[in-house]
Order: sequence, then structure tokens, then C-alpha cells
Amino acid sequence: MTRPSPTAEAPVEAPVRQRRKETRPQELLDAALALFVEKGFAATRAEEVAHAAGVSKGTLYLYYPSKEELFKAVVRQNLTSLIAEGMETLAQHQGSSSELLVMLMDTWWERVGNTAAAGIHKIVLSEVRNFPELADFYTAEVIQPADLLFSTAVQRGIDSGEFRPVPVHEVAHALMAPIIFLALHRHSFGACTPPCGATGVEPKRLIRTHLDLALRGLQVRPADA
Amino acid sequence: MTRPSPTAEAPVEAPVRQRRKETRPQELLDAALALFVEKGFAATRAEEVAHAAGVSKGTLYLYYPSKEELFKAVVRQNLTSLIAEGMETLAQHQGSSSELLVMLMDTWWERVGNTAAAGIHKIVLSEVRNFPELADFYTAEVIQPADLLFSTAVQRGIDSGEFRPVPVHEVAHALMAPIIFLALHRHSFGACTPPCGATGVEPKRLIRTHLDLALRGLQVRPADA
Amino acid sequence: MTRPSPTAEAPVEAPVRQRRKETRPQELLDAALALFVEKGFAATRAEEVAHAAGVSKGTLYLYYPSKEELFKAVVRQNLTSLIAEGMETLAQHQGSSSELLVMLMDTWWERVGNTAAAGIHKIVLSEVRNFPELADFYTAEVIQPADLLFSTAVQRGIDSGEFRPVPVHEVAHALMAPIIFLALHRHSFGACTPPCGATGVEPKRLIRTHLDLALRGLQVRPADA
Amino acid sequence: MTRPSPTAEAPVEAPVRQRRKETRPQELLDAALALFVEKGFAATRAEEVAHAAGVSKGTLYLYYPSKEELFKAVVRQNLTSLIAEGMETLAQHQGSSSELLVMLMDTWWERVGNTAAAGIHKIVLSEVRNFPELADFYTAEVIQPADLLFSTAVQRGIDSGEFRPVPVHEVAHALMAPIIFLALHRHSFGACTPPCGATGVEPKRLIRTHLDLALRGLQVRPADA
DNA sequence: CATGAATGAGACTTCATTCAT
DNA sequence: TATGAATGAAGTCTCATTCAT
Repeated sequence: MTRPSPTAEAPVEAPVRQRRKETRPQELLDAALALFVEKGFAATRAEEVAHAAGVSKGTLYLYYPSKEELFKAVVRQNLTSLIAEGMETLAQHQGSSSELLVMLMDTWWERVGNTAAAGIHKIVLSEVRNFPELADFYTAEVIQPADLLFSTAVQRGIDSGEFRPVPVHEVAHALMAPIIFLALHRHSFGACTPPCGATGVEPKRLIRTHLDLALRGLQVRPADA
Repeated sequence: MTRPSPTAEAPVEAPVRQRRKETRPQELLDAALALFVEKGFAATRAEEVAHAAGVSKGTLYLYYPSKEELFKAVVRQNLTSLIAEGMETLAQHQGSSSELLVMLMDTWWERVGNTAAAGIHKIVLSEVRNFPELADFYTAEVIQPADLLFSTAVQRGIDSGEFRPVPVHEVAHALMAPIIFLALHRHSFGACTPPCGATGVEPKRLIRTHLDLALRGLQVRPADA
Repeated sequence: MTRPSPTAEAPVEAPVRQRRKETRPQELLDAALALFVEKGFAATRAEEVAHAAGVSKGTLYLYYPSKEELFKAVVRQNLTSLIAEGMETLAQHQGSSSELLVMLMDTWWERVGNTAAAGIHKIVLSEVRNFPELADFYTAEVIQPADLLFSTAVQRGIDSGEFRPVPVHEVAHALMAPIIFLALHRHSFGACTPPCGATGVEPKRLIRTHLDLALRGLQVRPADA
Repeated sequence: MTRPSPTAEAPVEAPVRQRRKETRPQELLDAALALFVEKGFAATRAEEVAHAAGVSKGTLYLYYPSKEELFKAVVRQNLTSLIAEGMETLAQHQGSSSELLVMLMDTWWERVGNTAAAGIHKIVLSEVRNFPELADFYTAEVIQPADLLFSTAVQRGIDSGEFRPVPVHEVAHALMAPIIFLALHRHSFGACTPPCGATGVEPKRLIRTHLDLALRGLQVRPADA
């Protein structure tokens, strides 16, 4: 079997020569993402990334001129996909605003919070001070779109009379924070033995409870009329 | 400002040997906290910490046997006081549970979110994978007490009939997360020029809005009866 | 000698990167042996060893994970051959025990006393206290085999009626000591200008005299009969 | 008990103030000798010496300007006493040369081999290369006198017809070596658990056996006449 | 005299990066 | 292109020595 089947991916252990060079950058970025998230930027050695991607140290430098550039590439590549998905979800929705928020939160958790992508947020949070140029980039590409996504959804509910009038940005923050916060923890404390770093909070129930609370707080009550 | 004020002390430039065994640990911890929060653990050089504290490299090692131990000491020293204060506030409260939560949130922001102490959470979040023993320590000393503090307050409201029956841990998480999350951001993105990393969210208003939303969501409505 | 011979290679000055994975360990061990013997373990800097071997500091650590391990490797590498040779000599001998002892002593001096290998004994003697695990190793690999070698030879002479009955271990010690002792001195005092550290003792004559004395002391005299 | 009795010496543990400054140098030298012998020059920290002598680090430097000077002082001070004793023994002897040698060897072992003084030989052997100025000193003060002591004794026996004519310096070396060698080993390997570094050689028996062998070798036999 | 806090040069070791093969 | 041996700057930590008290 000299030619690996196109669907088989086993980057770490495959000593298969003849790997196609087109997939190299992606394999390196994947390996780097996992390691940067797990150990942080400084504690991840360039050689580890190369090894995890199944190539030698030298090869890494054939694709990325430095560890810093690799880091930035990891962030960039993982951000573009995030953004696209979020905006798409927003644009396609048709139902009530409460339903929209429920769906956004669920999607957010499935696509971001519960995947390696959430790790991106952790490393950016940890390293922006050392990579100032990432700040503008991340703000424009992630923070503001996410804020736009949720605040637009809230505004939509206010406009339709479904929600009370509230400061939309603050509410957007309050809506997203618990989910992202939970994701952050799962990528740091979450690695240790069960009880540690945890308070018995279970993701699914957290989302339900959080939304139940927030939607009740948002919805217009009879008494408000 | 070409003329330094006579009262301003500049520990960095003092070339004189000063014997201050009592105050040195605190000075070193303060310097370390600031630098660790700003640059991360790995990117902060031991000599920088010493210099910022106005002592030489060797002196740092007179008080802390390694950079790791210094880090742990920073975490410990900044946390013990936090926990104590929170529990005290809880114990002493007499009024309604809604008032209690408002007060806890305000205090939390003033004593934690808005101070360097919030930076602690950022570095722990970033470094806990590299310091496994820190995980247990931090969980026991910070995360669980904080969870206890807020979930007890919520339970108090439920017991008195002020709040609906809700899963207290999840609600506690949802209550704390936006505040801590905001603090995390101010210690990372917050360092750059105003609009960056921000979405126009203003701390005080966030807290008001967040609490308004959450308390409405918690309180028993006539319709629930 | 102002003109360097064209065949002499000067590894120290070669600024070119040379890939020589196979020969590097040996080159490093040789350099380390010479320097450890000359200056002691602690006074020899890792960089000196690397430089003497014609490589950079980092390369040394590519082959040996620490200065301690390098030291142990030097000891091991220089001992294995020693032991093997000694035992072989013993096994192959056919003549009288007196002749055997003469031959062992001569070989010992040529292969050990008069070579860098004797320096090993000096550094081990100086450093065992700092490397406890080295003690067992050296005892098992060098001291006991050497004792076995000589005490077996003496016992052989006693069994054949050539030597008087004597405590073999003590005699073995007394036979080896003057030679090793001389070797030790040549690696310490011997480095300075001729008269210093010396008492006019000339190695060859010492061995002759020492053996003459010892063999007369060992051999059965008519009067003993 | 504010004034320690003059005869009580407990340098290490006595926190007694008012220690007389006359004895300080001696206490420091004693502590340094023990530590240098045990751990070597480089591995012995100045503070350890000071602590073992019951004083602070600064005080050590009041008496000796540097660790190197302390080392040299240790060697010098311990050598002078050695020499004096040896020469005295020689001068006072009256009996046969065989008896003289037996006595010299016994004395040598008791006063040198079996005491910390033997450690001096070990450290000098280990460090001369780093302290070249010690070489001449040690040669003149120890090696040559010791050689003179034993070779004179042997020559005395030859002159009286008691011993065969032999090269006296080589014989002197052969006589001393086993004893000194044993002493060296006891200060290095001797520190570890019993069987290690040893070959079952027992000092007293070694000396007896060694002398028995050597004297038989030296003495004129009937057959030689 | 004595102390011990403070200093800073220097050693070991790591690892991002280079480059001959 | 790919490799991995080699490099050397940089960081952590030690400890001989100094000096204010």
C-alpha cells in the first residue's frame, strides 16, 4: 500500500513517504493548534509541532518562517471559519427571536465551545499582550462579529416587541460570557481529574438554565405593559 | 516631565544596597503579579521581576527558590484575602437575596474584576496545564469557594420564596461569568487602544444590565403562582 | 615548530558545520577525558569540552543530556576495555606465576598507568563522593575485577608451591598500589616542571624494583622448608 | 552559663557568643579540611564551611580573603604538622632497620593514614592542577621529606648489612604506596556502604602482610651471601 | 568584630533557527 | 523538498564576595 487512501488521515503516526505537500500546512496548523491550546505558546516546542504533524523540524520552517508566524497562522486560519459560520446562522434564521437565541447558543456551543476552536480563544487571551498585532485582528474578526451577531438578535427581539428595551451590547456580553467561560475552563482545568476545576456544572444544563433565566429576563411581562 | 518629583521613589534606579528583609517578599510578589499578568509566566524573565522590585537577580532567589515557586506564591498571596472577604460578606448579610446578589456583584467587581487580582485568573487559566498541582490548589481555594458563595446566595433566595427554584450551580456560574469574563478581557485586549477588543461594553452598565436581567429571570412572577 | 604539519587537523578552528553523528560521541568523550583529568570535573566547563571536540556547546547536549552523564560516559567507556584486557591476559597465561605477575604488571603500566586511563582513577577518586551511584559501578567494574585478577594470580602461585601462603587480597593490594599510585602522581604533580612532585622515581625501574622485592618476599626460600 | 569553659569545644552547634577570636582560624581550617576532603574544593560552599565552624559567612572572609586562600591555608597548616612528626620519628629511632620500618609504617598509619590528615593528600592530588603554586610547596614539604624518611631508613639497613643493596627511592615508594593508597580509598569509596569500593582488605592486616613481604624481600638471605 | 542581606558574574541547559546533505 | 545535525543566543539558577548595619 504505497498510496494512502485519500480519506485516511493519521498525521501523527503515518511514516508514509509521498505525502502530498498541499496538505502539509493544514496538518502543521492542526498540530500547532492542539499543542498551543494544551501547553501555551512558549511551552510548545517547534519540534513537537513538527513531530505531531509527522514531519521533521526543518520542514516546519519550510512552510512557516518562525514560530511566531506559525502561531499567527493558527489563529488566523481558525478564526475565518468561526466567523463565517456565525454570520451564516444569523442570516438564515426565520422564527421568533427567543428561538433564534436558543439556536445561536446551541450552535455556538457545538461549533465553538465544545471544539478545539474554543482553544483559540484561550491562546489569544493568553498571548495577545505578546502579539499586539493580533489584538486588532481578533477584535475585528471575532469579538465584534460575535457581538454583532448576538446584539442584532436581541435588537431584533426588541424591535418586534418580544423583548424589553435593554442595552443590547451588555446583554450580548451577558449571553455569550457563560458559554465561552465554560469553554475556557474546559481547556485549562478541564484536563485534570473530574472534580478539579469544576463545580458540578454540566454544559447542556448550564445552557438551558442560562437561557431560561435570560429569556425570562428579556421577555416583556404582562406587568410591564 | 523632566524633573522627577522629590517624593517619588524610584526603586529601579537606587544603586544602594538596602536591607529590607521584611518588605522584600511583598515587593517581589507585587512586581511578579504585574509582570506575569502583563506578559504571561514564560515571557517574564526572573531578572525583570527582580529589577521591577528594585533588587538584583540573586535577591529574588533569596526569597523564592525558583520562578515556579514565585508564581505559586503570587497566586496564593492574592487569593487568600479574596476568599475570606467574600465569605464574610455572605455571612453578614441581612436584607433580601436580590440585594445580596447586587452587593456581591459590586464587591466582586471592585475587589476582583477591577484590580490586578483578576489578572491572576488569567495567568492561572493560561498556565494551569503546565502546573498540574496548581489546579487542585486553585480549585479548592478559589473556584469552589466562589461557587459556594454565589450558589448559597441563590439558594437563600429560593428558600425564602424570593426566587424561582433553579439549578443553583448553573445560575451561580451564569452570574459570575460575565463579570470575570470582562475582567479577563480587560487584562488582555484591554491593554490596547480603546476601541480594540471592546464592543462598547462599559463595566458598570454591564453589571447593572446583567443583574437586572438575571434578577428578573430569577424572581417569582405573579403568573408563576 | 612554527609551521603546522599539513596532516595535522585542527578541529578547534574549523568554522564549518560538519555532520559526523557517528564519530562525535567518541570525540566528545576524548575531549572530556583529557579535560576532566587535567582540571577536575567541576572546574571543567561544558563549553570547554565542546570546544576541544571542535563542536559548539549545544552539540554536546545533543549527545549527552548533562555534564554528569558525560562524566559517567567517560568513566564507562574507558573502563570496559580495561577490564576485558586484564582478564584475558590472566586466562591465557601458561608459565610460572612469577612470570605472570611480571607480565601483568608490565601490561598494567602500559595500558593503564602510562595512559590517560589512569587519569580516570584520579577523577573517580576525587568525585565519587559527589556521584554516589558511581561508587557501586566503579567497584563492580574496576576495583573488584582488578583485585580478582591479581589475587587469582597470587593464589595460583601458592597452589603450585611457588609462593608462600599469604593473604592474597592484601598482597594483591600491595602489588598494585605502587603502580597506580605512581600513575596518580603523574596526572597531578607530574604536570609541573620535572623535579616537582617527583623523587627521582623512574617508572620502569620502580616496577622492576617493586617486583623484585615482592617476588622475593613471596617465593618459598629453602629456609622456609 | 554565659562564659563557656575554655576546654569545651563544640564549634558547630554552640551559638555561644563571646567566642575567642584566637581559635577562629583553627576552627575554620578544621571545618574546611573536613568539607574539602569529603566533597572536594569546588563542591564545598564557603557558607557551609562558615556554618560548620559556627560562624557566619561574612566572618569567614574576615579571616581568609577568598575560598582559594582558605584552601591553601588548609593544606599548609595540615602539612606542617605532618612533616614535623615524621622527621621526629626517624631521628629518635635506635634499633634495627627492620624494626624502624615497622614502627614508621605503624606510626604513618596511625598519624596519617587513619586520620583526616590523609584527606589532605586526596585534595592536593585532586586540585594541584588548579593550584599550581601548591605543587612546589607540597613536593618540598611532604613528598620529598617522606621519601627522605623512608629512603634514609632503607639506606640505613643497607649500610648495616641488614638489607640487600636496592634502589632506595623506588623501594621507599613501594613501601609507602599501599598505605597511602588505602588511605585515599577510605576517603573516597570508604564513605559508601561496606562492600562497595572494598575488596575485603583490612588495614592492620594489610600493613602486616605488606611489611612481611617487603622485609623478606629486603633482607639478605643466606643464599645471597 | 560579626552578621547576613544583597550582589552579579558565570555556569548549565534549552530550543528556535540554520544549513549541508 | 525534506532532513536532522549543528549552532548560539538567551534564560534559569548558584554562589563567591561585598558591605550596611
